[in-house]
Amino acid sequence: MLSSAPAYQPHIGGIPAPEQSGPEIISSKSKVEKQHPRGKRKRTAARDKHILEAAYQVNPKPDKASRCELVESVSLNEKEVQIWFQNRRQNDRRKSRPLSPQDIAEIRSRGARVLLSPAQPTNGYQLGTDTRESSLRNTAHVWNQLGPNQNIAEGSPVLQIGAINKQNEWDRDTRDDLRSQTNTESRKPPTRDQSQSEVFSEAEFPSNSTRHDANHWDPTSCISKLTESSQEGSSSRLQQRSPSSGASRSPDTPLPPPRSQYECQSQIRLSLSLEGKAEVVSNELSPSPRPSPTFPCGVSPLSYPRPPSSHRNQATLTSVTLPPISALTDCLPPTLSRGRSRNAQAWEFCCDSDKQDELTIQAENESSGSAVAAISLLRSTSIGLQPNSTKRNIPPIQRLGQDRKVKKAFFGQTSSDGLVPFMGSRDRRRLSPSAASQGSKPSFVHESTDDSDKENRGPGEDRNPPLRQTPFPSQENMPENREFTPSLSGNVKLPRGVVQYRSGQLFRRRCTPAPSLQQGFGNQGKMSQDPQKATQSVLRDEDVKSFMGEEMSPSKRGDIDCIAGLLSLSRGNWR
DNA sequence: ACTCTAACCTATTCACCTG
DNA sequence: CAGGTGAATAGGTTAGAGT
Repeated sequence: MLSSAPAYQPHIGGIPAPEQSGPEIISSKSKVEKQHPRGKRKRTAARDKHILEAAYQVNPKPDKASRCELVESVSLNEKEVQIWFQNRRQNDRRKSRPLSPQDIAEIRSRGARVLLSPAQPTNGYQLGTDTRESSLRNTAHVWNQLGPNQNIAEGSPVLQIGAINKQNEWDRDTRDDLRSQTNTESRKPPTRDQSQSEVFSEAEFPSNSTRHDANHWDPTSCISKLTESSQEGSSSRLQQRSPSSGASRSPDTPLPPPRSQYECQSQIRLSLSLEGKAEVVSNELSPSPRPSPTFPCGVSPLSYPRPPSSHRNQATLTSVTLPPISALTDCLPPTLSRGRSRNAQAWEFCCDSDKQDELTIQAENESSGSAVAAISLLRSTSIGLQPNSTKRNIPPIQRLGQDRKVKKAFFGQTSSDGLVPFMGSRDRRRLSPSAASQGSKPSFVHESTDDSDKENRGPGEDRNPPLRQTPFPSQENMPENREFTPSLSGNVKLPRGVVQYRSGQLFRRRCTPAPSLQQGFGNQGKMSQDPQKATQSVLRDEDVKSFMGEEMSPSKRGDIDCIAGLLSLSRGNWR
């Protein structure tokens, strides 16, 4: 039963006519019947949408067979199904984009004011830990969704964002269905259990599938809602929900003043864990047998039971071998161990020399352009970052930076920082004409393999890493070199000689310009200025040079020239 | 090596819907 | 009526198959 409905045929919402009763539908129908030059556009029926959505969660890129199966069950033809998936993926990507600088600035300027309003001294949800729009949306929906008697994930502080998304989708999608139903059947959303039963596993549910009214989201209103909801008694609920949320503290007990404008000293806060889940987190000490490191910033160590490891992005995890997250976060202060704190103070501790571990040293090497790090990166990319053969159309070199973006990007400024200018259409629309005419710089995103890169940014590192202007000064204290993550190197398999050929520059491009290899270190970041480490790095580079040999094999020279050309192109040197 | 096709992407348009 | 959403289009790239 292949209902190959030709495009632009009368197909109002895909809902059969008999079901379309009710005044709203009639009026809507009359509106729809205005003739479009190319015909009428049909809306996908809610039922079909559900089916497609379910299929999308299972497989965002169905092959032909899968599409044909879907065609059997929905009132769309294969082409339409294909288009639907295409748009759906685009929608996902669009909504998973990180915040624009304007958004961030707005959050900081307006949101912080709301949070720190003296009228709400105890409601200091530390939204600053969430750097993604979606996370804020999700956390906002958490509170909007919670009824007065609903606890967060009964017995668990972890909320399944997927469940929330499903719930919201239900709310929106059923509007169409409900409109077509004149009966007064109670419009009750699925129960918590029902919605949770629909929760897809983290592996199946893309982290960026936050569809609900994304563009309606307003940071300030979100925050306002949060504070409102807490004012309406949710604080007691919160204490009830969070076992370690300081239930013993009297609500009247004054809280110590916040350490900074962006860090409220609240008992609890909302956060997005590194696993990508919204959590209610206590800022107070919780009894934990795990030894916690001491933090020079005076940040209270927070030990919190982590949910079972689940991956936000399979694509990344299947290709990149990283140490367990806990290995990276255990030594972090609580403001960093979960979520993506923008609190620069919290990051300062990472710069303390005595807190440097192997990872730090590795990061130093990478940031300083050390050949050791370069080789390490290349080895990791050639072994651990094998291209996913199931993904077509994304050759390794493109996955490195999605060069298509580069080509279409705004080249008013060459990416001397290794930043690839990228401005989506909506971003361009956001730019005021004056800003655009003044050559306002486009949004810069670091080239990334996929969205997961954005997830792995450090705090304060939103859509746009701090270039010259930093929204707040303390960010200048942050180690900018943390950009040098292996994931950024993509899946490029370079000839061995490239390491020598492009030593340093290959990776330094992502950093501030021109820290020469002779100096041994980048010119930024406290940890790079340690002369002892500089000496070590130079010595290592010498070792590498001797290991690699000074002579380049003639057979490799062509490859290297090719790579050099590609690198040059990737930096915007098109001539 | 070349062509063709399918699949995918990004950007864009525009009908429709909603507040 | 402005703005958001989503269906659809346009133009581009790539992989793979066929010649």
